[in-house]
Amino acid sequence: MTKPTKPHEKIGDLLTSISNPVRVQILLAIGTGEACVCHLEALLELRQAYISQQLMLLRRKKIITSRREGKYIYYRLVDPKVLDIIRVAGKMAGISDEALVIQDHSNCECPKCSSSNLQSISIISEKT
Amino acid sequence: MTKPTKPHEKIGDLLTSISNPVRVQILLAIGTGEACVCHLEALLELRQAYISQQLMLLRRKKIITSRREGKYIYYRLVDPKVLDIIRVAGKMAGISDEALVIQDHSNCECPKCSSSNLQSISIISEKT
DNA sequence: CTATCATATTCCAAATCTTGAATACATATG
DNA sequence: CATATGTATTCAAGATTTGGAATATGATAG
Repeated sequence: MTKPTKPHEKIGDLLTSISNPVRVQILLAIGTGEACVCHLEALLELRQAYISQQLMLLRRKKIITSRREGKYIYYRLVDPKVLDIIRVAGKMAGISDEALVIQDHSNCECPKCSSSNLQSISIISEKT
Repeated sequence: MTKPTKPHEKIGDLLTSISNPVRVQILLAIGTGEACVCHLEALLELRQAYISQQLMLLRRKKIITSRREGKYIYYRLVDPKVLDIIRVAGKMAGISDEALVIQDHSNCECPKCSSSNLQSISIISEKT
């Protein structure tokens, strides 16, 4: 795709970048927070290399940015409006907002995810 | 694309249907009203067959519906929320709402467009 | 420095999308 | 019915996207 210049081309280009189902999942998983690749890997149950490819594309299109912290790289949305697009599309497709929440498997070992793992463990121990 | 079932697949599918630049133009041109193929042809300056192809795809995806009136077939949006998606994407791409308005060339000969032609003529004659 | 872990990149074949050309179909008119 | 006009469909070549496999890179621990 050569650099789009006209309004409808720019819009098409942006929507094309979002429209891949895996990228929709990634954007939903990042949400308004941050996510490392290992987290996405655990959450979406896809191979790391493939996820990195999609992240690379989203970064090239300036839809997400990254921040390195030691071994880990955290991704976040440049503009949360992208979630509005997904939500409206979801509504049009008859999908409830709850169905868009990506359930947290928490099989990720990074510091951030580990802390949320501890949380869920504490919730479990409360129940027991 | 085989029938999408999961939420993110349905959303991806819908966004893919919208994301082609010509289809963005068509959806903007239809807007909240109606448009015949001849009108779109005049407006977008694209060949009729090509526009029909895109309309067919949008119809298959239930994004638009059609209504026949004699020789002419008028298309309209099934759900105006599709315009919200385009507008938000436009904002994200730094495009003003005005830039999304598709200028009316009014080279179309169908009854509907002819009446709007008369309108613009009357405006011109007022000025003279 | 070496090993290891998290992530990125390159390469490529298959699948899909795009768009032009030709043609078919439907309706109205005479 | 024949013709003209508005719209739809089919076909196909080229362009792009998809997603797998292999491999590279960058950071940290030992």
